[in-house]
Amino acid sequence: MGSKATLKNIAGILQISISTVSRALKDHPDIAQETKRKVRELAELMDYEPNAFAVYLRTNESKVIGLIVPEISNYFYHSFVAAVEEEARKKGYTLLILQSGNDPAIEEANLKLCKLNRVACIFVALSSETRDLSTFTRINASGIPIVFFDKVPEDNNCIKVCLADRDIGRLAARTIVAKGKKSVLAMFGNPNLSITRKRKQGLTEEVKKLSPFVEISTVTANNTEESKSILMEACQKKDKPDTVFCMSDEILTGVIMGINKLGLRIPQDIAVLAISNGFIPKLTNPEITYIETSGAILGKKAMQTFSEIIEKGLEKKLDVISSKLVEGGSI
Amino acid sequence: MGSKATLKNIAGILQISISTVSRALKDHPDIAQETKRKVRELAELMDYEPNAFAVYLRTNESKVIGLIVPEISNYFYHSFVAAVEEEARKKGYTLLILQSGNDPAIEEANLKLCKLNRVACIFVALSSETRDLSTFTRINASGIPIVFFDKVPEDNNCIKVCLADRDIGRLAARTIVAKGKKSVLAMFGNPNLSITRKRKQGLTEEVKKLSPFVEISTVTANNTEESKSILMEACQKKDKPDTVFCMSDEILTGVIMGINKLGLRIPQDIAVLAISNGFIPKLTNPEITYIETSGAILGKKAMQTFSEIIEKGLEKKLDVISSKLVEGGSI
DNA sequence: TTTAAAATTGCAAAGGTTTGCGGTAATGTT
DNA sequence: AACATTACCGCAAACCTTTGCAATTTTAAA
Repeated sequence: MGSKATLKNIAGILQISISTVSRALKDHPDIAQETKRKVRELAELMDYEPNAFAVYLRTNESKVIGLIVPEISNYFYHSFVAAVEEEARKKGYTLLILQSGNDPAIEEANLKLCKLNRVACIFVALSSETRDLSTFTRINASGIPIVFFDKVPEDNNCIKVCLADRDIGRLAARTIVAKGKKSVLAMFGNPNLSITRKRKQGLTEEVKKLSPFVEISTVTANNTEESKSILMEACQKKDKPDTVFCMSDEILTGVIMGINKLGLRIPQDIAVLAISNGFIPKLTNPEITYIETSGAILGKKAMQTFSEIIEKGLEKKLDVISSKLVEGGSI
Repeated sequence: MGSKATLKNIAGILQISISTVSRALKDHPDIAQETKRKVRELAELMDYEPNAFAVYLRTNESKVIGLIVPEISNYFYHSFVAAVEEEARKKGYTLLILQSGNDPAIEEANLKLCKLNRVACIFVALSSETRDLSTFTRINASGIPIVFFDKVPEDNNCIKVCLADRDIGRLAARTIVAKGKKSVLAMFGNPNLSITRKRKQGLTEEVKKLSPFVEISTVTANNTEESKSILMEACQKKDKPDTVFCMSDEILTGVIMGINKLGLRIPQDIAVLAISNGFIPKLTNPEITYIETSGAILGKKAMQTFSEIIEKGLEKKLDVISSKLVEGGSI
């Protein structure tokens, strides 16, 4: 039973040295064609696969990319993951997908796991509760590059790939004003995320700039449930808003539920505008008008950035992706 | 700069042997308290983490569980993954999440990756296109246990954790008959999956048994787009169905889109009944009535099975989870 | 027929950890 | 004082691969 498929065993059977076998399998020019042939044949026969751990140990780098997101079920992150996955596979990398569930403790544990696995790089969309970035800087200092995407830190001394969040906010503002809306309930996610601040700022400032008559009240909704109840409450008051703006799919989901519950019609009773990846908006009648944030494009960009890190060793960078409006009929 | 945090360096600084350091950190009884204290303190200071690859290489088993699904964005699989993830974390395992995208070639590459990473176990929901299971049996023979879930092979000589698919079909039938429906458009996914066959069989047989007056026509919809167009076509004929049954969230999504497009009302114009994990059904008005398939419960069961494999070394088993009806108002 | 160059191959160390076994020193027992 | 325990600790091999360098054989050149 000493016939596990290892270099040693192949060498033993062929009565040649381990190094020769190793080189033969790598098509090293030093090795004779005849020898290579024999080695390859036997390796094939024995179903040989190099022991990844031994390779990693020796070379001290694993062909793994860590990926930490709050939730993969989120359609946006899923399309990001799918894009990264495809590019990664092409380059021979594996993805270690980890979810933080917006819990900083789990996020930290996941980071540790990445370090433990000597990943070549970590892609991170921050948990909304994360305040302390010291673990990230420590990991980074230990030599593992980190690419932040979507939910990125404010600090500019790192590598970020993100959406043009302020522009997205402005585009939303222009849409609202152009449609002649007067009172907007604008729902945002966790306020300590920079994407929240930027989207909010872009929206409110642009509205103010464009028209003094549009009233806009911003609220924070931390999850789908909250969004639903906030919307329902707001729509049952006598000065109910004519438009609701949702900065994410999570919020949009709650809003749709609330609107359904109250039996309101879109857009007659209430108009809806969202920032979304486009899946949820297609489920209503009429479809929701949204500003598209493509996870797929962001993912490609992230992998491209990774390549640059490997090749040129860059240490800070800011990549920004622009977005466009997709009309649905909800506003 | 020779101060990487390794056993060797700790040993060097403390002037003791590597084995003593190793044992001290593992709280081995052979080591004196005083020594343990010193070692632990220095290890802490140096931020020591054992090199995972060295450990894996030595022990020849990684604390990783492979997980192959067609698509994680699918709400059902996502809740499965979330459940497994939680249990796995508790036991100190990491998840290697891989998507096949229903492509057998990618599925096979993913399997290989699992083998390469010497995973402790593989959880698999088969791609709908997979016919040839030989790679699975080969991997299994090489000592890696495989737990199939949800989309499982027909063969009973393996470990499976799945839903009571035939019963689910029957429950759907009873619901349809009880609501007095007469003509049903029943939409199913890929016919070469056992879950498709069983659900279909359960539904049609039970309907036949319960009532001779219910007409049921079954069709195959391979994706959301197809579902949408099939539904629209069917509903524009003159003998349009009074009820549509959807065997999955994917199909349900397309059906909702189609219904919206045609401006039909649920349930007056058409009643809807689905098999779902519960997310999509909550987005319509009224909510969709569905038979719940809990990914979370299935995930827990799968991890439990994994424990039994490790402890008792079982080699075949069939676990079945039952489901219940959740009333929404769509039928 | 030497000598030089080219073509092959092997040796051995390194990467970090685990672990069986043997060794030393301290303590306890008659 | 002689012996047996007990408490600690270290040696060295093993896990498998990669790779610089040395060693060997073959071929070419002079």
